[in-house]
Amino acid sequence: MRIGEVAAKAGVSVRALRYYEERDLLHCTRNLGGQRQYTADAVERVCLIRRLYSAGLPSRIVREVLSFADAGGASPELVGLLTAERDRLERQMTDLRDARDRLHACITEAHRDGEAERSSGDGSPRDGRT
Amino acid sequence: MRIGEVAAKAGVSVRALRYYEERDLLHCTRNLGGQRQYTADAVERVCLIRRLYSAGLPSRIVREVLSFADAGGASPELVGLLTAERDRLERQMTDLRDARDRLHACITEAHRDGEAERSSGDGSPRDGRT
DNA sequence: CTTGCACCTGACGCCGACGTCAGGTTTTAG
DNA sequence: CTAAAACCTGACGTCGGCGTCAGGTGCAAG
Repeated sequence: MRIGEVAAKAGVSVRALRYYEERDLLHCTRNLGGQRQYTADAVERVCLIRRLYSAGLPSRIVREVLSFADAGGASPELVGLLTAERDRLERQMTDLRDARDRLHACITEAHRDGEAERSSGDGSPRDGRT
Repeated sequence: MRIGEVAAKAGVSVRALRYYEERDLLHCTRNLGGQRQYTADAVERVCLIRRLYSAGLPSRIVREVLSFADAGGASPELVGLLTAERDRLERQMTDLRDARDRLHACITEAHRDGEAERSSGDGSPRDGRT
């Protein structure tokens, strides 16, 4: 296939594919006219690349993951890499939940205070666990 | 407090604090010499900012979150915002888990193939839920 | 008073993941 | 055969979150 088709099938831009090649994440052959030729696997590979990026992995990790995968490399390092990244994401989620909870608390508190203005009285701020 | 102290207490760089101010996330007064003066709350606020950033929120979201919080605004929009972002992170984690599982499968497969060369035969790949 | 650190503003640098424009070639449809 | 589409290679632009350098000021101590 040519680049446009791959792009369409994988749902990414042509530019992105060239970029992946530049970054050494995706390879191809060339025809006589110098145009890129991809095998069907390319689509899947691009999808994997996208998933990795989308998971927030930096490109060097993506490259490592792919090269390990290419080598068929049964490497504990790879597992370590992925695990570390997953842990990072889990921390992110924790932070986000935390922030949300704080804000949620803020909100409900403000809301209740607004109510309190007309009925008076108050309790200590109650935590709003979601 | 002056900027250096806030930076130290919050564990961020002075530059970052000035940047947050530039982005309208953090405010302060000035003394006669033109130096920034922060209240103790600033430290906490900076920590919140950091958590939000660390959760991967783009700065406009951070700004919105903070402004809602400042307004004491009990806004469903805010909850929506946070929820959306949390969902995004959850998708990221799903992607990452997915990628990891794929790679894990690759690895165990390659590993098993390696083993198979000498002993042959094996069970189906077992999933490594973490 | 002088030293010296903390602080100030302004501005350029950087990395990542492409978008986009320019200017030329190849392939394809009619 | 020709026009249009798809492709090619540079190369510069962008945005976010600061780092860092330059050149000048404020503040406390000896």
